[in-house]
Amino acid sequence: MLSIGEFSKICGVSTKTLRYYDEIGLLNPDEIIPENGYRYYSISQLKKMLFINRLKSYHFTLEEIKAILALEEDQLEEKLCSVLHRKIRDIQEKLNAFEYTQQQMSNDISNLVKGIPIMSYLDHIEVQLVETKPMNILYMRQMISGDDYALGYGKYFSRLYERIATEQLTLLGTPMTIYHSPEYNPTGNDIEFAINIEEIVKETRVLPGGLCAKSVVHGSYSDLTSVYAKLREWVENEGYTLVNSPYEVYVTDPNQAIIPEDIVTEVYFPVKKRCKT
Amino acid sequence: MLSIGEFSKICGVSTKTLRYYDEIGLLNPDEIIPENGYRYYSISQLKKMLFINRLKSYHFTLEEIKAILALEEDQLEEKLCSVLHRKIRDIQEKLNAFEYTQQQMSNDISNLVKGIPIMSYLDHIEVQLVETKPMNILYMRQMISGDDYALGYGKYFSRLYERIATEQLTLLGTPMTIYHSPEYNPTGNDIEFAINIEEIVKETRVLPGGLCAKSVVHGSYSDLTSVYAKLREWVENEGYTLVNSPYEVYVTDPNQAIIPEDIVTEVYFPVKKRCKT
DNA sequence: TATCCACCTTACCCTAAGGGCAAAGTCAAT
DNA sequence: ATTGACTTTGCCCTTAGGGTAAGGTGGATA
Repeated sequence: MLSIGEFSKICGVSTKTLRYYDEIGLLNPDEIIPENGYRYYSISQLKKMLFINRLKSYHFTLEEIKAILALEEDQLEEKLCSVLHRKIRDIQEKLNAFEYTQQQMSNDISNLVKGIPIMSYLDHIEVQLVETKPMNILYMRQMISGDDYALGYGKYFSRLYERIATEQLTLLGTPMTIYHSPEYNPTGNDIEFAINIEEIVKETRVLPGGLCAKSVVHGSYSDLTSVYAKLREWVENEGYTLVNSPYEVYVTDPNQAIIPEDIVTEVYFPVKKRCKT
Repeated sequence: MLSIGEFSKICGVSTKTLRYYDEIGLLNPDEIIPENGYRYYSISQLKKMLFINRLKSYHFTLEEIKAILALEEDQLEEKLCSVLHRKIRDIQEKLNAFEYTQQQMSNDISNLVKGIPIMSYLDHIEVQLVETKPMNILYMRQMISGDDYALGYGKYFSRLYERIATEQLTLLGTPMTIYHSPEYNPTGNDIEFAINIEEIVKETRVLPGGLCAKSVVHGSYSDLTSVYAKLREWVENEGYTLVNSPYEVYVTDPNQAIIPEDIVTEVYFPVKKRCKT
């Protein structure tokens, strides 16, 4: 039997960590002397500890590791494979996000050396007041958690397009999303995916027309929040008030765009003039 | 002037966050009414808030963002460029680390489907008792912080090789590192980079010979901690005790190895038989 | 003018994975 | 018996806020 200090030195893990793992039930000592509370580890626990370290290096949380360690011997291999595969995918997503971030930063740098301040694009966002006509839309409304926008968009729009194809409906416009959540909520947003069609069938409704503040965005979606801010600022400044959920129209198919600047998105804020008080 | 709720809606940031930013001095409201403590923001603060969000998306900490915002106008461009470049490098390192992790996981998966348990390599680590001869080594001893091992190795060994070349010293072995820190310390380790040479010059010393527990590792460095654990376990089990700092000898040049399995590293633990008590 | 509801304030506790420190108890060797 | 190394528990700290409660305000309405 090894004292906590000896075991700590052997497996290269601090005693603090070992006590913490004992506390959360991740790795309990083989024996605890009741009279003084001393923890004693057996050498056979070394392998488990090293396995924990390996899973930690794979960015599993301690909770996940605990679940993995609790697996039965006979299903361990299968489950382990699936959980590793999933984690590889998670990491791939992070890789993609990081690469995208790097691109954005490089872009900012090249602007900076040209003397263009990073946030100057804000001054070039133009807002116009337009009158929209009512539209008949085929829709799906869903709560979408903050992270999987991209997935959601592909999924729901492809479903809508599928219905249009199978039911031979008449397409009148490009896809759009309507944001029903009053504010952005990281845990989930109430989003309606819609496409303007001619026929009135099940699950269509009329998107009312009316006065709208509108901005046209050329470029990647990452600047969209700024456009929303600009629009809300404009609405506030010009004495209007939001009367309905904002929506976006994807004029170009993002999958078709080669460079981000080719993507065109219109953002609409249905407004009315605020009564003076 | 906008109340905190209005400003929150316009820039899409929760009021909680705005209060927090006020508290840490990242973004203070333009005005605070003394009698009721209400915070009021001006619309011109929107740009600053959106800039903060952009920097956050670039993985700057709030402390770093605060420092960036405190920069003077005239040096902002230059500093901002350099800090962005550094952050891109940081992210690149994370990317590399993630990719390496993915490889490791894929490797584990392919082992698993072959029916080889992940940690089974532990059972194949062999420990032998050897007698080493004293070596005359040219050394550099440094505190190395946990993360930049790879950098440190390249840097210090190339300096040593440079000295050997310029002073025409006689190389007798491959590079080695001696770990003087009694335990692994994430904040920094006392590491000696050394190369066995013939001549006795300034900054050489004798690495004493003697009894050593030794393991030979074929493969990537990520399994080295396990080898250390195995060696410490062996030392403990066989009734020996560590009498000096462990060291590694890099038999192959890691830059020359095409596949990780080609890398050969020897790990030595100078030991002596423990007196029975 | 009274009321109501939406909005604002501070204050306290919570997150993941431990690190740092202090006070007190324990072990083994001298 | 003493000493120094080791161990225990307990408390506070870290990031970037989220959640909730209790209480104070503001503007619109009856």
